[in-house]
Amino acid sequence: MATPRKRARPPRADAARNRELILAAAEVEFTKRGLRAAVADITRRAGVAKGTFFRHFTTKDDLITAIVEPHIVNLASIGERLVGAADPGAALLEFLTEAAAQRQQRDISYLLRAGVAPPRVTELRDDLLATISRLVERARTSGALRKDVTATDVFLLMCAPNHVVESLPDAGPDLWRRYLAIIFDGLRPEGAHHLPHPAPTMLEPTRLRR
Amino acid sequence: MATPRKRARPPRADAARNRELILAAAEVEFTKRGLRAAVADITRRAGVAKGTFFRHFTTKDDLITAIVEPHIVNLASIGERLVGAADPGAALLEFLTEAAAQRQQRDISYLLRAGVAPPRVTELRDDLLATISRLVERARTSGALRKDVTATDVFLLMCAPNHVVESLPDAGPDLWRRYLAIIFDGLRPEGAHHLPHPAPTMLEPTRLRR
Amino acid sequence: MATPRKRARPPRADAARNRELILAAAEVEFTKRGLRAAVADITRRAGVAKGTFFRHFTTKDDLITAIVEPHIVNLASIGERLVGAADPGAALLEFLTEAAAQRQQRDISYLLRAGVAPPRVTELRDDLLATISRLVERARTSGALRKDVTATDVFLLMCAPNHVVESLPDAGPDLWRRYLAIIFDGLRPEGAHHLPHPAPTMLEPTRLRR
Amino acid sequence: MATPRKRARPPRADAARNRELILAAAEVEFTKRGLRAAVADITRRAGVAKGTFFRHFTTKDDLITAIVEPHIVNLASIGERLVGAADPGAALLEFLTEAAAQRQQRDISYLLRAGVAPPRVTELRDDLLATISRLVERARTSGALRKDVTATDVFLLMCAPNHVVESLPDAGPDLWRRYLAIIFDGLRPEGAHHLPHPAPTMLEPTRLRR
DNA sequence: AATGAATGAGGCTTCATTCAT
DNA sequence: CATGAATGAAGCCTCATTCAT
Repeated sequence: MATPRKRARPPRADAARNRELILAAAEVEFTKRGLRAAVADITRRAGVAKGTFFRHFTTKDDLITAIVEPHIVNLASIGERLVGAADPGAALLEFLTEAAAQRQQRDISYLLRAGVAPPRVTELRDDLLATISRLVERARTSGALRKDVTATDVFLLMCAPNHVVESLPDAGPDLWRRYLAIIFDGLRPEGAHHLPHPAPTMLEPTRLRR
Repeated sequence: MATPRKRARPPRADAARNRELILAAAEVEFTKRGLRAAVADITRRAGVAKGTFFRHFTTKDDLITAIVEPHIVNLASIGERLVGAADPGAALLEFLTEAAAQRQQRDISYLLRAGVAPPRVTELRDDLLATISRLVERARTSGALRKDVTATDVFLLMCAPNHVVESLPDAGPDLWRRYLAIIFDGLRPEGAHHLPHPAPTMLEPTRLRR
Repeated sequence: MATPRKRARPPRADAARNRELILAAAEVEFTKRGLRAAVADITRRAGVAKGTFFRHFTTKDDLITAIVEPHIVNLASIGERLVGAADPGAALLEFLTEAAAQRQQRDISYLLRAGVAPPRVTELRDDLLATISRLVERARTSGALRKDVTATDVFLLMCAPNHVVESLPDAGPDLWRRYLAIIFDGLRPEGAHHLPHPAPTMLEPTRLRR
Repeated sequence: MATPRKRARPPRADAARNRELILAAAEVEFTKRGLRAAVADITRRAGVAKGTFFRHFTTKDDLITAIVEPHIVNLASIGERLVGAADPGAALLEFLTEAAAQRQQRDISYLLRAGVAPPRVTELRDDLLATISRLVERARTSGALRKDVTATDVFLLMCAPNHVVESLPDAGPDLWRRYLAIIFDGLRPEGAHHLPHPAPTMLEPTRLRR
């Protein structure tokens, strides 16, 4: 690593800058056209050449991962902080609100594609799941969450509010809050009815076992 | 030559058969790759030539409509029947269960794409929405549904259980029932909290005005 | 359905009728879309199946030949009659007028494609050329036609008025008469200037030599 | 502009070269098959990939425009120069000679398709028509042109010599001169007969009103 | 003999990715 | 390293022609 003495120049500076330009442009394009936005459009918006794009990202999927990563990390750290909150039920709701607010801009659904995700994303997903697990545990214990839902349930439901709203092209930017509220009411103990199917387990990473 | 007496004569039996082969293949491919599955893959799976596809469907969108239409019609008629059921709350739940069970096989989300759908689909959507409206009305009146949700809410939430589950490639075929139960609990009056955003209105067709 | 006795019926009758239906439909479609009108459109208009089309015509080119043939024959016979007319100059003009009037409806240019035409068309072309040759001969002798133009010249110029007009999508149906008049004036002896290139000879059929 | 020192580096030398290869190949193919020559054939002849074609031309129509444009522009400027010539009649003939000489290589008939042409071509056509208008005006005034023909007439007759010759696959490269001479004789005042149809007006652009 | 379904070779265009400059 | 031209595999769709019924 390090390339210690190339010369006096800071050769990394504008390389790093290009990377940021591409990421920013990509978010705009992905928001406009979805994940099928063309690489050419992204580079045009970023003001770099296509070759530069592939120097930084190898693959379009790579870019997507790179975009998603900081948001996952950020979300995990928010979750981490909320684990210590005074009101565990409010903490879980706030976490889900943050998650949905973020996804409203970036399509994180990619992250959930359990089987096909690249390793880095799987790793991030596991981390996030671990955090959710602790939030859920506390909420359940405190009586704010029905007893029969698991961290995986919450993880899977996390993006549902956004998806519901995506069907509507002219939806206001905050409509997802309405559906998050409804779904969250469904997670509360009050008025909970029996669940007809056991919780899925296939996302549990080994590390969670411990 | 002479066709040594094959049998009675299938006048267009094989045309109808090809149509079914294509529809079946399309459902498989759409399930695997989403609506962006290639026509060529569909025809290959169906064992017909590409030209045959376009003899039957004019357009790829046409195929999607053809796949979706009978399900919507069926769903609407199920809803229509349930409007007369003794228990309005149970009727609504059953309706949503049917809807999700169907969508588990065909990607009906296409139907919800409000603005861009072909006219026939818009028409079907409006019919369905009208039916849901009546189910919701009765459920609300009977006290089985919270007061602050509308037919459009229910319509939009209709496919959420499936979508939640889609993220999981190895999900059991009935896992969606779990999330429908949770979401439906969120629609009940018990434990309902205030909704932070007004219901969307952009789907209301004139005909609903009655 | 009837068909009581399979016998004495005239089986050729509706076959011939179908042929005419196809020819009529083809002329309409060719007039509307040019020679690239689709066979499917022609058969639809004719009210016959595509298979029937190919029973009658083998090939789309075949149809075109079949359409062109009677017009050429007709034109040749008109020319033949005009050979005996009192005023050879007027006769030639009338011939060209007939030719253009016909071509206004059918694209006879196909006929002129010297090298690639099917044998039947070549034969027809030769006949027509022979007739034109006699018309030209008389007109030249009578002083109504400049000395330096040949039958081949007249043959080649024959469709020019139509072509000129084809560029104009909204041209009136008789505009070609204007350009025929101009071109014919160019063929008159009055004010004729020297021609910078010898007349082409490649169309002369052996039979003309005699 | 600038580029003062040509020097080393061919910055896009080969891109420009490919563009020329494609244009040259297109002219060959268009000459052979007409405007319906396939893009694939053009690229194969040019020795480039299909993608390269669309990098340079966006659309097949674009290519056609690109082929036609310089010739139209060139023709217009030749016409413009000839407006100042001493002998207006000779000037008009020379203009038509240039036009036909050019069209012998590129299929300019595309240009004439009045209604359907892309805007750029319509614009070019209008310019050209304006120039022709002035040539015609002067020729008419000087007595070299019959009184009853308009600029639109000349414009429409412009390509007739080529078309006449196109029917003959083995025509010598200069045969068109023969038919231009004949047609031009038809445009002279000597021996002019009455024209049976008024001149078309649909091409007159507003700008000609001047 | 008629029917119309099936065929499959193309046609135009897009786009992720590679590579010469 | 950046650049942007080149690549070529798909993608959707059309249409003359063949073939089973």
